[in-house]
Amino acid sequence: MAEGVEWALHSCLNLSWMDRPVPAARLAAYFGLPAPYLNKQLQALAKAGIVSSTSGPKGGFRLERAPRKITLLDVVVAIEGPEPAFRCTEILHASPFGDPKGDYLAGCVISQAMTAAELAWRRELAATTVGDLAADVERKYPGSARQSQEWMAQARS
Amino acid sequence: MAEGVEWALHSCLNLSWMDRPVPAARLAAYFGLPAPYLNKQLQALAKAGIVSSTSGPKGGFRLERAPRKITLLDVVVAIEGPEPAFRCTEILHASPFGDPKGDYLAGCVISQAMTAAELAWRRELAATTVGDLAADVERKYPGSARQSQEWMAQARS
DNA sequence: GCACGGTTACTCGGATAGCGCCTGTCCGAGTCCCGCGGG
DNA sequence: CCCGCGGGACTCGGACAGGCGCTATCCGAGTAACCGTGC
Repeated sequence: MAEGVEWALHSCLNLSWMDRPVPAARLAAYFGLPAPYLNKQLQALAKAGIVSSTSGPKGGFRLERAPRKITLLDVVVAIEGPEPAFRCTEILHASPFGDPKGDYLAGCVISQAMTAAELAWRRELAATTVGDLAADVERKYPGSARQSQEWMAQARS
Repeated sequence: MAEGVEWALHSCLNLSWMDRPVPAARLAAYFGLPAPYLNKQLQALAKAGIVSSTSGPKGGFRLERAPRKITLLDVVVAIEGPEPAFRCTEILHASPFGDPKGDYLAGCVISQAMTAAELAWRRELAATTVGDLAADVERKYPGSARQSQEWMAQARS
């Protein structure tokens, strides 16, 4: 899976306890990541309607929806694309008894089984929201959210 | 996901109703795939102990275990490798409040959530066996198994 | 004191190289079958 | 007729290029804040 997914998730989590826009460069500095590339990932999130961008001074990225309304699946799909990881190429079309017109996405038992597994994965991701993660962090590491918030808010060193 | 996974699964399914070795070239001809590359995938299955290989005339590949003892997860792991798709790079080590010695694979809530989702996926794959797929095929398309078996057994055209 | 316009600096946004993995291909080592010759 | 042996062909197995997507980078367009000026 693309590594950018991890960056996007961490970015969303940190944005969830910020009430004003944060520049991509600030987030990148926090994680020690290359700023231009993180910017690229955030653009993908913006296109998906997960974050909104503001140009100019005091600008940056900000969550578009409430953290509880952003599922992990939303973020993954925004970065990785909507297509499933396992894509049935319907190779049975070329088999001796294969019907070139046959619908092997629905009929092929292998396609069905792999799709079912991937559906379980997506269901799990859709059941967790960025808000849930934020609550977990606050419960496990009390005060760390405020600490990060203040670091994000302070002027660049 | 690698396309070779689909080929490996179809190969295992067809091998499940064969009682003698089938050459890689024969399987490749059945699906209209490049033979040398399918051979490469079958080698990976052989290293994983899913199929056994026999050299020389009348040789080929044969299932090493009973179809009911081969899960879809076994095949996927044999081709894709054992590492999970989402790998936590522990970028929190570089954060201002990050502990370089901290164990962020176990502590990071993002890593936990993604691992949980992937576990659901693997559980689903581990619950289905090649034998189950063969039974489904025989129930949905009666006689097709015997048809393929005879095609595999007949001499090359 | 207030409003306004120009300047400035800061931000996003898209277009551009580099690299690694999967796809696709090839030829050599090993092995089993088959036919022949001898006993 | 039976046994042993050599040739041959077939199979796997690993080593070798090509293409695509992710990673990483850069610079330009746009915009909001700021400051100075004029009223």
